[in-house]
Amino acid sequence: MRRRPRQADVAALAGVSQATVSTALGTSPARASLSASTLERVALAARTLGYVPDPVARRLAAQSTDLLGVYTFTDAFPVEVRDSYYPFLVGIERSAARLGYDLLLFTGTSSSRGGEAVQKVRLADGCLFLGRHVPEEQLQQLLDAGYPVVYVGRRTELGGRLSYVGADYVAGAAQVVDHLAGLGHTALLYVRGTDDAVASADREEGFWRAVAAAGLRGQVQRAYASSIDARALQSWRASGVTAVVTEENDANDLLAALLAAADDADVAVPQEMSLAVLGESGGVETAPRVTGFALPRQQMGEDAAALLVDLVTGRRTGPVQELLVPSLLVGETTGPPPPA
Amino acid sequence: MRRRPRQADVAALAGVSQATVSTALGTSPARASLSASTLERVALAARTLGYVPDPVARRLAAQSTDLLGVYTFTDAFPVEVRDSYYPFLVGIERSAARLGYDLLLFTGTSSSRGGEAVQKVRLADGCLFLGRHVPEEQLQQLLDAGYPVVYVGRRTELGGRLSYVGADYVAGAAQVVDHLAGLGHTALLYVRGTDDAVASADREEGFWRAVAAAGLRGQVQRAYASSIDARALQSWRASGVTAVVTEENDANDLLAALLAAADDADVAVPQEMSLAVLGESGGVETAPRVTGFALPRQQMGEDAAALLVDLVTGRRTGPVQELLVPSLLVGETTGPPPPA
DNA sequence: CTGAAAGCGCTTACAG
DNA sequence: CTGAAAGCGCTTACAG
Repeated sequence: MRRRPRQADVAALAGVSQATVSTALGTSPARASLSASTLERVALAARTLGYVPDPVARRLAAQSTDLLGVYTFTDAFPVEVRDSYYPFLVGIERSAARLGYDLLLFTGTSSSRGGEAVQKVRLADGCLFLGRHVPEEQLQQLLDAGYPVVYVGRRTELGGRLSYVGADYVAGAAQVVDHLAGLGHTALLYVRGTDDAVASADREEGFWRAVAAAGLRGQVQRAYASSIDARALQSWRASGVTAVVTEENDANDLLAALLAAADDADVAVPQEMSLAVLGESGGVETAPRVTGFALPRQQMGEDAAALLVDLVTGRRTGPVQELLVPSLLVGETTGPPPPA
Repeated sequence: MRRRPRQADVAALAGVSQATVSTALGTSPARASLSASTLERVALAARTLGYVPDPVARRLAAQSTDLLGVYTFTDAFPVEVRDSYYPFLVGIERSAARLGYDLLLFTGTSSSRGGEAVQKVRLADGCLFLGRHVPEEQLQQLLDAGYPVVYVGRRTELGGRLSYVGADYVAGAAQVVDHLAGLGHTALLYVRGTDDAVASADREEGFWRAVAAAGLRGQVQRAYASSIDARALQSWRASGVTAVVTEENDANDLLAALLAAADDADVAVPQEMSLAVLGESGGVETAPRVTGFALPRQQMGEDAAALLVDLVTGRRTGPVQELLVPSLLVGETTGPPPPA
């Protein structure tokens, strides 16, 4: 088992010092001042020996590994939610590869010593965070140390010091409302869930803003998730409501309940009543593709990785916060309102 | 921006030397000989300062990062083949997390300087390789250096020096044949593609072995992909063939051609003719689920990662080569032969 | 029981 | 134009 060659070996063969090998093979400005013949001899020696720099030593000495960390607080490849995580990873990997970085994947699960394992991300030049739980303390520590961090998803923790690339739920919600208004709906009903996440509040805000912008304020009602059943749907309809909008939640049970209620009440969707969700209809087994909006997940991943690289190289300085606009998904559950 | 604490800082606070901090915080046998009070003081000081060991320095000094490399020769998250790669990654991640390792993901694409980038995997304690192209030279170099490497998929390159966890295509093919024989088929036809990959040869070998074991040798024919059309199918049928077996290939065009030919020839599958594939029917848009076998991808990933860890820790020494048995997928394209 | 010292393989001022 | 030296933050014999 041959020991792998190091700079000292190359130096010996080329007849120069180890430091000269480092400069000759590196990219520092000092390289320019080396003579052409030295450069050549070093290059030849390196090739002959099959020299490849040790990335670990390089990182220790120069603080750079060309590695981007990706930290997920669950499995990085959760079978259940693969379809929602995967596109982020695809985007992240694209950007990273394009920019010459490799990915260092951390999964919260491998951490034996609790939160401290998060600090292992320092092996990479910077780190992307993905997922629900933000371990504030650990993140704080990274930020304090000036370590570049970007969250994929909007985060309001840490007093705005955190960089992120998130989705503009406000804009997404507005698109759905505008779509309905464009179809001629004026009497909408908003069914709110019980989730108090940032995203949830954002969706509702976007909804009301768009309602106001469309001049529909007076005609839009609001109901709670708990009230959804066939009777409720009938009464909403009787009161003139022509479209119901709900928010996406974890299992999309709100949406499922709404679809079931319509079915129970024999209300034809979308002929008698339009239905839309502020988000995606994933998880609901029903046949119809529900109108909503989709997060630009892959793009979010790409942007987040690109931003992280900018932070790492100092091209930009944090915190940078970016929101991407979701795209409207027109499904089979929305149509013009029934003739009055 | 506070500098992160290092052992020297902890040492100063605890009133001991830096080396003592290292032993106290580490797991070396020397730790046992430190006094309880020293251990305590160091632990306290470390906690107070929020000390976390620098993984890079640790790796350089001790040759260990608790990181497993994963090298794919394409994007790690190829959108096109996501369903075939993903399960491997899921399995790899599972094992790694369970064993206390994190994943270092390399994508051939990020390598600027050609093959040399492969050497960057050394940042990790060992590396898994995934995908078609084996850059023999680079792999050779890693092996020569005694660097632990495991391939996911059977590889015959490098004179058997390469450890791998592969799929037992021979056993998979045999399962399909046994299934058909069990249904009562005796006159089979094997349609071979033009692919010369190891896996392809293995499939055919398994096929013929199972045929021999079932005592069907004399009644089984062999045809080439190029001959597939409605006429051929008719003539095979006329000659008594009751089941056609083909191999899985990249786009599964062999299988697609076969299905199309049956359709053209108005041959009912499986009533008049059974159809099976030595592998999976992915990629073919047709409705019927085709009988075949599935690779235990996730398990392969898990085993490969576990093997790599064994190699890394020295619990096992390479090369270790392991084949996992695929599972039979009974689809809608096989049934009993038509009554003679 | 603990400390001083060397070394892992690099990078980067600084001399000359 | 090139070399000697220090240092990145650790681990690990080896003294004492």
